[in-house]
Amino acid sequence: MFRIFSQKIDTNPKKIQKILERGVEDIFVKESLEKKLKSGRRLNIKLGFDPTGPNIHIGRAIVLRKLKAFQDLGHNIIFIVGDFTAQIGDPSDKLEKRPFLSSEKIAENLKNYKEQLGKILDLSKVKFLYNSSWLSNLTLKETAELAESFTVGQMANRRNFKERIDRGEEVSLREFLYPLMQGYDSLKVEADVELGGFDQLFNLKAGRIVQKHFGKKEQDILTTKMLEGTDGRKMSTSWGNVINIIDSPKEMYGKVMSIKDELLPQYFILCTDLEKLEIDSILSGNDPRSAKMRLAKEIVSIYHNSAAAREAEEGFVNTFSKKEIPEDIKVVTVEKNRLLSDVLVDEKILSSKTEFKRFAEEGGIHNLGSDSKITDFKYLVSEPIKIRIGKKNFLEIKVI
RNA sequence: GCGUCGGUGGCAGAGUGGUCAAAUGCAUCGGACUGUAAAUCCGACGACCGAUGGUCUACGGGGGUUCAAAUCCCUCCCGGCGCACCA
Repeated sequence: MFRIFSQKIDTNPKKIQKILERGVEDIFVKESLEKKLKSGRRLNIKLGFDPTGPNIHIGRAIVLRKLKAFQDLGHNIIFIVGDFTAQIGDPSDKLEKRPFLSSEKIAENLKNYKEQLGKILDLSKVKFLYNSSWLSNLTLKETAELAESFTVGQMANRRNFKERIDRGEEVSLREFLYPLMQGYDSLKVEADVELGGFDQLFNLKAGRIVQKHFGKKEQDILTTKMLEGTDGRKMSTSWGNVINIIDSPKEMYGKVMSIKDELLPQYFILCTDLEKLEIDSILSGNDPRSAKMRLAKEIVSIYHNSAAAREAEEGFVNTFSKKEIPEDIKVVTVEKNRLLSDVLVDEKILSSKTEFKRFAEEGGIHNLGSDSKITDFKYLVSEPIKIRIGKKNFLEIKVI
């Protein structure tokens, strides 16, 4: 059905070994998957992604990178854009009910998806399918048939449903539908293997159940490990602890530097291509700072390039280690004798005059020219100055 | 539909008539220190001003009682749970 690529299937045992191990949380059924990969048969590798947000972060990228590994072996990559399922809402990662997402919102999220995916996958060899193209046409009767594949017990025992039910919270029937739909996707595209984050385990297994129910071969599933956010909590946009793959080199580098030290090993393994031995040697140095800098450089290199990574590193060292003034400092021109507080609020660097007052009192406003602190909250800008506000905000003010 | 419990700052969650711009935790921000924007410690965390004080806005919306309300009453909106409906 998808035999449109002529590349030969690579069955190199070492590569297969790596696919089955690096960053992998669990494989179901491992023996079966291994056999399939070694057979030389071109497999349909499925990955579903719901466009619930505009950005892909490096945590979600783990599974995409795994997908790339399959792609490199020559398998068919079937990328399911969950434009339909996104509207229904995946209950996997939440302990509470999820809202419906509007189709406008989804379209908006989808806008830059491919560009982002292109940073990881070879898009020319990816088959993109939108699951609305079959899910939105299902009749109620067909839906009922699909629903027949699951028992209420199976669903209700799913961990996060069970927790909510036990707590006396409600679980909507609609949420039961989600795994069914994802499973139906697998049936539709004749998936041999489906990838997903470990949080997707239930939905992935649903694919097996649905396939079996309709008399098809069950897909194998491979789940990747979950990456923690920069602060050690689950990486989630709403927590603000994400590193997006389209972040600027500078931003990306800085965010990596801000991860907790304990997170280093998992970041190295899950987010870089470095060999295990090399990672071990980097970490054995017992120098978290250099290790982190190396990590930051690797990650920026993957999503941008090594030149950008070097540049970001230089900028970082200069700004934070040597405390130099960055070159691309923001410049504004204002009338003479304006209140500095007003200028900063206008520039949206601070949100209110009260905040300025706090910064001034706490010594957070640095006059870079005289290397002193501005503590007068009624400071007037009478001559051009360069200032640093807090740790990361720099501003050069010119006067008319 | 009936009953009942609830709706508090970014989140979680105290407070049940004055001492509440609202405990505490998390997140966030500033400073010190450092090895980095890590860790730790100290501090801040509604806004505005003629500023060790004052004013305004805020505890789902509106109205009321009171010298005084996040706290009491009425009403509306929203949510949970139970019951009823399904028999």
